[in-house]
Amino acid sequence: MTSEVGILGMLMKKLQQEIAVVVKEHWQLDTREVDVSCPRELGHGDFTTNIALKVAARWGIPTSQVTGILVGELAQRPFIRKNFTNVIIAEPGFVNFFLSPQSIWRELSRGKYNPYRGRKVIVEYSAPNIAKPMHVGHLRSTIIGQALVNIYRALGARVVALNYLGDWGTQFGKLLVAYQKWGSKVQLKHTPIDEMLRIYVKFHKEAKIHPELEDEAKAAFKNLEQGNKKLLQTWKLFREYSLREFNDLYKRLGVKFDYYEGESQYQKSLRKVLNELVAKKIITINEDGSQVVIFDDEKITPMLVQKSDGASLYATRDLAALKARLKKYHPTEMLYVVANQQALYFDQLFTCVKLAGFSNPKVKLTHVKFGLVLGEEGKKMSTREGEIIKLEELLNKAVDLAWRTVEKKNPELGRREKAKVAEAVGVGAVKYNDLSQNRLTDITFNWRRMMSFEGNSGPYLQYTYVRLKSILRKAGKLKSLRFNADILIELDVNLLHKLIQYQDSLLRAAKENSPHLVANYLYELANLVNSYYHEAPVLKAVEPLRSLRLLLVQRTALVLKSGLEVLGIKVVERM
RNA sequence: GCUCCCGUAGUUCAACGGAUAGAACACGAGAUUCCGGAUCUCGCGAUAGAGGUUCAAUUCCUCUCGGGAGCACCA
Repeated sequence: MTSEVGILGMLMKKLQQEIAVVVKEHWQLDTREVDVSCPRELGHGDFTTNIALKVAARWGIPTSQVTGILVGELAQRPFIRKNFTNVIIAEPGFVNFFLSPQSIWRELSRGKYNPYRGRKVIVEYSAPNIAKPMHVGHLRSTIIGQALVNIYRALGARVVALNYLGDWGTQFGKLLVAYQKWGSKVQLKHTPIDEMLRIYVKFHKEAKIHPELEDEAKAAFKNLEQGNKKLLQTWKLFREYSLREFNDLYKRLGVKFDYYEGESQYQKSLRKVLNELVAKKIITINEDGSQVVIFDDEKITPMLVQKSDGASLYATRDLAALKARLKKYHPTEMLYVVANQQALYFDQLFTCVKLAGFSNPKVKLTHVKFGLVLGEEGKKMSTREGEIIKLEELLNKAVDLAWRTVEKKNPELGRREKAKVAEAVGVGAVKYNDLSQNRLTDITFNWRRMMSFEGNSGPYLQYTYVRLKSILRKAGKLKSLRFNADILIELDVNLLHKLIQYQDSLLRAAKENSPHLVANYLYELANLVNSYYHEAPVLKAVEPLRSLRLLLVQRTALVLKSGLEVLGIKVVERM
């Protein structure tokens, strides 16, 4: 049985958003940063209760009678009403109370909003291995990372978008050996990544028969680390050519980095970092010469930082990279957008950084982890088995399907425009499919859903935008409009409300590093506006309703556009 | 064995501790004399199990069961 206090508390929670606006108006505070929370026990001195009492006073209701406040649509539901002994029913006027015409206007026409001003965030994402093709698994880090970069920027933070290339490690020993034996320079130039994959696969096949190849590879990598000129030259070719290939993909995906880094570039500082760890007495040197960091917390297993043969490891290079970045960029926080599987590793890394005192404890280090992309059967896709779906292939397929759809739905568009639309729609569908889902759960790859242009999909949002723009085109120039409470009552409260929540959705997405919150928000907004203009004629409405609805359409289009851009999905004017 | 992540309609996903757990796909029924039907409207259908905390639990805690990942010379 819910007590009266319980119901009041519950309602107050729901009223938070409205309260936030009131607080802002009256006390000039930015409540987006203030958590107006539901109190455990609601007493008279309580903040939210006071607001409720103020509302009652404003409506001329004795405070002793305040038990519950029902808002908007809620008030229509009889089962809720009968739960209260005394009820204040707030019809649309309620919204007017909290959202005065001025405040709505201000919200709708607000310019820059910078709650994250002063923050500097480094986001490391994508981080492909230069010798392997990008596949659907890389899509998540790349797309989520870029969306986070955009979200933080939209909130006013300064962001350093970093791509940390996997361009170093034992595998390059294998590649160098394989290239020497079976590689083709022409092919490498032409299709660098395919060629590297080919010789890499061949290496593994041959190594099963001739295990001595593994030792050769180890030696080659060690030589590379020690600066062998010839090997270094070949390695540079690998890197240069594949980077060129990756950049084409990034361009298509709307992904842009401020800096490219590579594991290779920290070679020189490794020794210094290790020495520092030794000096801080957090390193244990084993008999075989390998070095590990052991942690007090038993849940975190020891982290190896140097191999017995003296060669470096991923962890060593990452430590050096982290240290260098702190010095170079002076960030307030760092985000690593890397798969779930490396959760333990990042625990180790961050704990080690703390122990060594590399970073100011105020600098927040976060591993933004995400689930796997599983194959259609729900099993992990393996590179070795050749089950991977190449990103390029996926995008081409989606764009191709989009092209056929455009041709069917809108044949009168020009050839060039069709191609442009198809690219935006196809890539948009693929990106949205990923971005609309919680990043933590594993997602099952499914061609059909990936290619779906209906329902909760990227193209649905793009289509909604196109329709709104179409209305606006036909409407001609917008008239300026004087707001007053009488007009606002005519508006759809749900839509209006949703419209105002755009920046909150960005803020929440940033707080939780979850772009899908923005995607969900946009979907809900599109849903509302689609229903809205189906039942409320815009162009045929009489003034001032027509102008008012047009304004709503225009603002919705604007929010959709900027929201989609934040997610990295392009909008088109026709489709 | 230990650690971490995840269990929600037939399927794929939502739900800042709050109201009748929302969508999409699939399935069934409907809407174009009206701003583009890639749309809209209606129906069908779910919180793995057992305890605990709370006025209130899909959400927090404990245990069980199920799926995935990780646990020193890979990245």
